[in-house]
Amino acid sequence: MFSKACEHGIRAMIYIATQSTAGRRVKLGDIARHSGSPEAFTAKVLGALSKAGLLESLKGPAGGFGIDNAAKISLKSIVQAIDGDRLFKGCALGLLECDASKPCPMHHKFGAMRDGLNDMLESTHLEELATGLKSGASFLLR
Amino acid sequence: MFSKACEHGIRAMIYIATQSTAGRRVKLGDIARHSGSPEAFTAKVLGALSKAGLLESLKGPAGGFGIDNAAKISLKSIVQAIDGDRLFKGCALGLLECDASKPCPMHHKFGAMRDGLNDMLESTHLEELATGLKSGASFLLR
DNA sequence: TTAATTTAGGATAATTTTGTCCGAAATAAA
DNA sequence: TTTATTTCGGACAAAATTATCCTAAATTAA
Ligand code: SF4
Ligand code: SF4
Repeated sequence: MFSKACEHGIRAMIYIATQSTAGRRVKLGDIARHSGSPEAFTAKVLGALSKAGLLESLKGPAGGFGIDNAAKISLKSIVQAIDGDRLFKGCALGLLECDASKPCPMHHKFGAMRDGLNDMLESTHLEELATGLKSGASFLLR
Repeated sequence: MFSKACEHGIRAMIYIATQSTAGRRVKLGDIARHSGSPEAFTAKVLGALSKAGLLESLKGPAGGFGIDNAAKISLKSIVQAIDGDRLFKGCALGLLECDASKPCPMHHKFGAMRDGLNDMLESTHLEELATGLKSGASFLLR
């Protein structure tokens, strides 16, 4: 469904969100450890998210990563920043274009599914996921 | 969403289904041409589907591939034969197990989505897709 | 200014997925 | 039996994804 890069990115973002109160920064090492991702690869993914404006980063001692507005960051914006639009725009059967006027055989059935996925990712924000994690209702490592 | 192998496989199966009346066989070359897939790779995928019992194959002249019971073959059985269970059982965030008693932060939101996908793939059968394609309501090439 | 810390980014490596090639095996017809 | 046709299967190649490594740049504090 999502690429590994995207899975790493989402887990990292959720963890960062749990730690980002009052402009606090988290270091890459902590993020990797708490989200169960390889450190160097996580750095790459965070770079992309940072460039997309979903994440603040600061170099040097007392530097690290932080999220200002977890309530405003949707899962969709994260997925889009890492995996692009393929999940939202691409054809289920891999046809070059997804065109309702010349639909592939799965067009109708798949469209509903994809809209559901889209809505879910658009309406889910980092804050609620981070809250669940902080409260112990959900987990990032296993 | 689906792997390339799976996309090729589904397209091939739909085309074969359109041609499989009265035990008629279709040759690999025709399948590849009409489903827009590379021939040799398609052979690999069809091999897997054949081994999974979703497809009859016969060697030699007048041989080829055919589908007996398109009405009984669900999309899910095809996806499962090629991509395995990852889409149905794997964790959205890549955690090793998907366990409702120790859920990942996306568990609830994602579960609904995945159930929807599962139902759609289970309830969609080759026959209806082939019918749409034969009637000109949908297309395989673009 | 110097040293320590931490992200940024490019080069490289490993792995997985995708795709190709070719000979062997099966089948049917001549 | 011989020949032509077609799938089968393994080896191989290419490309994409995932992951690591190392140096540079920025920042802070001593
Ligand atoms: S099924 Fe239709 S809408 Fe869905 S990807 Fe294919 S062409 Fe696009
Ligand atoms: S969100 Fe829950 S159900 Fe979905 S994959 Fe993760 S652990 Fe499994």
